Parts: sequence; C-alpha cells; structure tokens
Amino acid sequence: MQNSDFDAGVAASPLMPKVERQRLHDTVVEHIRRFIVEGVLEPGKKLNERELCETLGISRTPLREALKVLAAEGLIEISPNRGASVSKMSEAELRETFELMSGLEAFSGELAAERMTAAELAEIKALHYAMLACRTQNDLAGYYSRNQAIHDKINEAARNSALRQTYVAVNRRLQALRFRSNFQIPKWDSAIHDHDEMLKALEARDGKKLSAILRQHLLDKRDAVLQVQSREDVAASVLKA
Amino acid sequence: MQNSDFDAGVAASPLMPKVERQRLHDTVVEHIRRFIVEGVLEPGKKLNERELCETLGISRTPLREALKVLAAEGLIEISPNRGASVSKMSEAELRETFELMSGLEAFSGELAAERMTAAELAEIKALHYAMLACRTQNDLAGYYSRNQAIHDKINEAARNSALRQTYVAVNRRLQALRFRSNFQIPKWDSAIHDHDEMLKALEARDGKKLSAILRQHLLDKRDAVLQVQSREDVAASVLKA
DNA sequence: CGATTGAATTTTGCATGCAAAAAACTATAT
DNA sequence: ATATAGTTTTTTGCATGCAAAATTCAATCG
Repeated sequence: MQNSDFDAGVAASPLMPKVERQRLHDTVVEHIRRFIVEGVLEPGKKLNERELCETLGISRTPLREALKVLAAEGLIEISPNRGASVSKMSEAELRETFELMSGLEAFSGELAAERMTAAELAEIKALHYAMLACRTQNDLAGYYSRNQAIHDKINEAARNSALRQTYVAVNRRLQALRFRSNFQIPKWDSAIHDHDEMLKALEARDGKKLSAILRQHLLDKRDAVLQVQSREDVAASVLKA
Repeated sequence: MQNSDFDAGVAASPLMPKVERQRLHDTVVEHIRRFIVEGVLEPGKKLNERELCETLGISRTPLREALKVLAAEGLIEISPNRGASVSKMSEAELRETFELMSGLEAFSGELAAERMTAAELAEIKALHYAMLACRTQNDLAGYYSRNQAIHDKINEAARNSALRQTYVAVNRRLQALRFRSNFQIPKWDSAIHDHDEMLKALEARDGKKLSAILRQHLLDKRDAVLQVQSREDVAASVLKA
C-alpha cells in the first residue's frame, strides 16, 4: 500500500501553484498533535508505531521522524527501546508549566501595552464585547473562543515572534488539560472582571498593571485545572475500588 | 559498513549496569548541536545528509531523525526537498530572541530571589569572587565560565524545570553568537557592577530589583553581540569588494 | 498456587533501496 | 555570449528489511 490515498487528503488542488508542499512527516506531526491536544490520545497512552502507521496509512520512517519532533516539543516521551507515550504531567510539573506560562503571558502583556496600535486595541475591545454577549447567552464555546482570541491578539501585539512561538509551544503542553477544564462552568464574574481590568490597563498603556493582571489570571486558570484534575483522580480511585 | 566502531565510542564498559543506553540519534543530536553552538557549523551552512553520514559514520535514518529534532529546537531549518541548513538569524530575530531571553531571565531571577536557600546564595557569592579573581588575572575563559555558572545557579534556584528547559533551549539559539562575542574584551567594569547589584538584590530578597537588573544586563549583552555582528558584516563586505 | 526460567512473539532501532524532486551540466539556438 | 531546453547527476523523501532489545507466554520447579 502506497500513501496515495493519504496524500490525496492533504494535497492541494491539481491546478495552480502548489504554494508550499507539505511533507508527510510534517502533516503527521500536526495530526498527532491535534490528537493529543484534543484529548483523543490521553496522557500516558502508549504510542505503538505499527498501529499508528496503519491508522495514518504511512510507513514507519516519517512516523518516527514525527515522533522525534513531538518529543522535542515535550508532548510525548520516548524511552530507548520502549517506544513513545503521551506525556503525563505530575501536579508539580503542571504547576511549574503554568507558572512559566504566567511569566510568558505577563511579559507579552507588558510589551503589548507599549506596542499595540489603536486598531488592535479596538479589535480586542470588539472581542471583549462579543465575549460578554456569549456570556449572557450561556454560549460556552463562543465564550472560550473569544477569550482565546483576545489572548492571541495580545501576544501578537507584543511584536516578538520568538516569544510568540515559545508561548504557543508551552501552551500546547497545557492545552489538553485546559480543554477538559473548559467543560466546567467558568467563573464568569471574576473572569469578566479580569478582562475588564485588562482593557483598562491596555488603554492606559500600563504595562506593569496588565502584566500583573495576566499573571494572576493565569494562576486562577491553573487552579481551575487543578480542581478538575483532582476531581478526576477521586473519580478514578472510586472506580478502582 | 556497520556502525560497530561508532558504537564502541559511545558504549559503556562491557560489565555492570548499562545505566542508560543512549540511542544513536540522540548522540547525533548532541554532536551536531555542539558543532552549531561552538561555531564549527556556521549559520547558513548547508547540511548535506550524505556528507554528515560519512563524517559521523552512521546511516541516514538516525541522522534524519536528529535533524528533525534540531529543527524543532530552532537550531537548523529544513526546507522541503532542499535539505537542512544552520539557522541564520536576521538582526530583527536576534533582537527578538534576546528580548525573550531577557524576559525569561528576569522572571527566573524574580522567582530565585524568593526561593533561593542561604547555601545557594553562598555558592553564588563564592562564584562572584572567583569571577573577580579571574578579572584581575585577565583570565577570560575563567571569567566567562563563572559568569555562566552564576546565571545557571540563579536559574536553578527558581525551582521551575519547565522554565529552566525553555531558558536552555532559547539560550542555545543565541549561544553560537555569544560564543563569538566572548572573544571580545568584556566591559569588565559595568558587568562587575551589575553582578554586584545582583548580589545585593538577592541578599535583600528583592525579586523586582533583581529582575530589572537581569533584564538590563541581558540587553547590554545583546548590544555587545550586535556590535560584533555588524563589525563582521563590514569585514565581509570589504572582503567581497 | 506463585515464582522463575526459557522460548516465541512483538516492537524498536538502524541500514538500505527506490522513486521523485532539485541541482548541475551540456548542447543548441538566438 | 547569453538564454533556454534537455539530459545527467545528486539529493531528498519514504518504504522496507533485518537484527537487537523488550515483552509476552508457557512450562517447569519450589
């Protein structure tokens, strides 16, 4: 079996410039990354090369190259002669990673406050009000997507792609967990309050203030995730008994 | 040719626990990383797979896996069907990366000021005086190694391995450049002054202060690197003419 | 019945082979 | 001489094969 059918799935239209041909192992990285981030592959799950090859319809070479990349990103762990498995964070690691994120986000907020254009600020305001609208309609998905968009915009306004790339990479390691905690009812009021303060700080170009808010905001998110985690742990131990 | 001779180089002694067998592609990653960080492979240098295989005495599979990892780390760039080359930073990228580093170092300093033990502080003090000694003897290598050790200790005292790993990864991207600028005569006085201030802030457990010093310290380093860069650019253009 | 040793199976790590793409080279035409 | 088209060579991307390590399973022993 050649990879013709798989290729067909990702290939561009037959006509016109092929713009930028993706390589197989790159698309494989993206596939597996999605699986992990969206929780299809749960933390601790063993990744069998042969199995994955079959489901993805590719041979082992590009798969193994993809696994190396994912390991470098910290999404999976590879132990010699024993294969790969989805990374599983201890509570300590989770706290540390969130702490790192809080530092990155605070820094990017500080830069953004200095560098953001009026147009970008307006965009963020619009997203903010759209988010409020979602809140009144109890539209969870819409709420979270606006929320994420606001943070992305701030990151972009920091005008530092090295920072943004690092932010994205670290965020991915937490995404799978955040994904789960997003099914909880958010603490609307405090979150809305935080975002209100963030807007004020941005308008005042008060980098230090924004930085402090973002940092605390993320530490609150960490606690929310930790709560979900421990609740799941309890459920798991009850099931075992 | 099998890889028997290469293996012999990295294999442990025949007796006793094999402790932790390294895999070929991991050692290859480390090799090439060293080459890049120490400037043996210069920025922009094309990495021919066949050539590298021959010099390292391995086949293409582990080499390619290693290249994927190095690309994920940002040390090399791979373009489809055109192979890999050592990453070359534009001045803008260099500024951004240093800015990111300044943020990471500042954050880790802030945490370290809160969390450092008295013993660690004493160690740093010792390194500080050893560094001063090197200065009076004009021992450049010794000076830089103590300098690096102090920054590593601060990072360690932050008690956050996610932060440390990110710090190390970003630092590697700059290492090759810093390596070159280290052959310049350092600005002893201002550097010593900075380090003096850092110690004071640490003793006072003043995280914000330490954070600010580290940030500025790194931005100064950035300027030193930029100077060397532009000087080399001038030299290169003269040679071409 | 549990523990232990040894064979069978699976899985990983690496080398090699083949096809497609890119690069280098040559020859022809303007 | 330069530009272009065609051909050869090199290089990259992926699949496959084989050996070593690990895992599973079974049989034997205590």
